[in-house]
Amino acid sequence: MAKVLTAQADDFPRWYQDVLAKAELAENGPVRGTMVIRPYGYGIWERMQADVDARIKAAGAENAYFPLFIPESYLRREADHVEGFSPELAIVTHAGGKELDEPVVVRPTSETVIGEYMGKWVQSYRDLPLLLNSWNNVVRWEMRPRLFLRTTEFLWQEGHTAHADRADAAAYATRILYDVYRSFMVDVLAVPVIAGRKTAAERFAGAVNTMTCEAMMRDGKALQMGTSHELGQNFARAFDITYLDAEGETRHCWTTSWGSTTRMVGGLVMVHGDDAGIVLPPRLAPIQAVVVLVKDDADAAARASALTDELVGAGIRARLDDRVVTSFGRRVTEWELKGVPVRVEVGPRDLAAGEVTVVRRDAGDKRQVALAQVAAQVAVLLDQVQGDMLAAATARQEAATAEVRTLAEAAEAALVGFARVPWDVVQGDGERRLAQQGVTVRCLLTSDGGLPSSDDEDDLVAVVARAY
RNA sequence: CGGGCUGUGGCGCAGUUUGGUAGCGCACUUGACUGGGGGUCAAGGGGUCGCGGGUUCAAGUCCCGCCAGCCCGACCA
Repeated sequence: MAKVLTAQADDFPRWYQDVLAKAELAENGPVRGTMVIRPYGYGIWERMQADVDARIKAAGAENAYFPLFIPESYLRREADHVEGFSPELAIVTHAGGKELDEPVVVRPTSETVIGEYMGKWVQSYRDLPLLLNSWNNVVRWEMRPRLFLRTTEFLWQEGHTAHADRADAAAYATRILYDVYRSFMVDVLAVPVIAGRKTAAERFAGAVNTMTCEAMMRDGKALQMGTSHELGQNFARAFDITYLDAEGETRHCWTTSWGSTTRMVGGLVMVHGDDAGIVLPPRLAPIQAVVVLVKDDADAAARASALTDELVGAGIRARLDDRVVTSFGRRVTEWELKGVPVRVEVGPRDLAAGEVTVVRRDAGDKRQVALAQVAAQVAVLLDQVQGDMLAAATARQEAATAEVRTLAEAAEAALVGFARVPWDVVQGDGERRLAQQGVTVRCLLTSDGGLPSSDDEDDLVAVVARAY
């Protein structure tokens, strides 16, 4: 087989760049840090969007839309928030041919503008909880952009909710973390994630608690795939989000915010990809099975076309590739690069035996399947691939996770993967000392893997790693 | 903002040391033969060598200035 890509192990970031370009997912835009997503890449994001959106709606939130431009003064109302985001803001000072009286900020996130409107919309405890979501783009002028993982402008959903009390807000933020993000990542993306609590140093600007889903990439580095924040009453106070309770008392709401982004596309590629390109889990794949017509042959062409229809009829997202003007090898390589989970090869040789060749993208193994059984077998195979991909990614993550007792051991282990170390050992000075070696605390967990309700609980485990 | 490096067809690069008619691979176009893993052969199209100035008979190459981008660190969904 011809070498299409740089070997992963040699230079993972380079491999990643190559894969995105060759699979026609995305490339750099004209302004530093911006990204152009090609049609095929959009198919992946589009499916992510649809699935995540359905889960958000199942959690009761509704979609709304808020403006791209935010008055600069809004950001200043929450001190931690503005301090956290100032360095990366894009600010419009001129418009309509003149200098603006008040500069407007291109949203880096929408807590402030949504908070302003929540304040208007919430009057009574009967208005609560107010559960909103928005699909939009945001801009953060990052120092080192990387396609999908950190782009100047990115697409995401940001959810914003207001609740009557702390317990309800906390429960909802946790529900989103588990039932929307973790379940989507594990069940659909086949990406094992660690759902935990961020340390104070890693918290979202303005939050009282940030929770995260962390995944391990093929090179052992961590990627934050989604976050859910309890904002306490910080934004409620800054934007006057108050309500009258049943006793007629005015109270401040407790708000949350949570987001997941196009970064998930990059994470997916970095978790499952191999030297032949992207590997997509069947539940996500825009094309689950591609029927490849091997050569220009009238009988084979008719069979391949009929087979594609049959697969589609069986509920499989199937596509026919009958571009015989392009060589077989080239087309096969192309579908592998794009990560299509199952490939069905139809040629005269197969048909002479009443069979087709079915190939798995993840494992690469080929099998002959009788024509009459193709649709049923492919359906079974897709389920198997989904399960095997999660199992394989989980095994890789576990193999690259070390249980350690000291800071030095943690830093050492983080060179190749994750380290689980007692939080007692890190707490205080340790976090800063690890940071000097490029290692961060990704999240805190209780000893049984649950979510800590504070950083001060006993027996917490810190998961530390290098991160993207 | 610190430390390293690079700007040459669409992409990736060689050529610069020692000045002498701009090259290679990939991609693209056309044709033929092919066709079960990026096939072969042939013929083509495409570049003011990052920008500005200077030296010289002659500058991609030497000199001066400027600009842009990349990698490593701080930042980060």
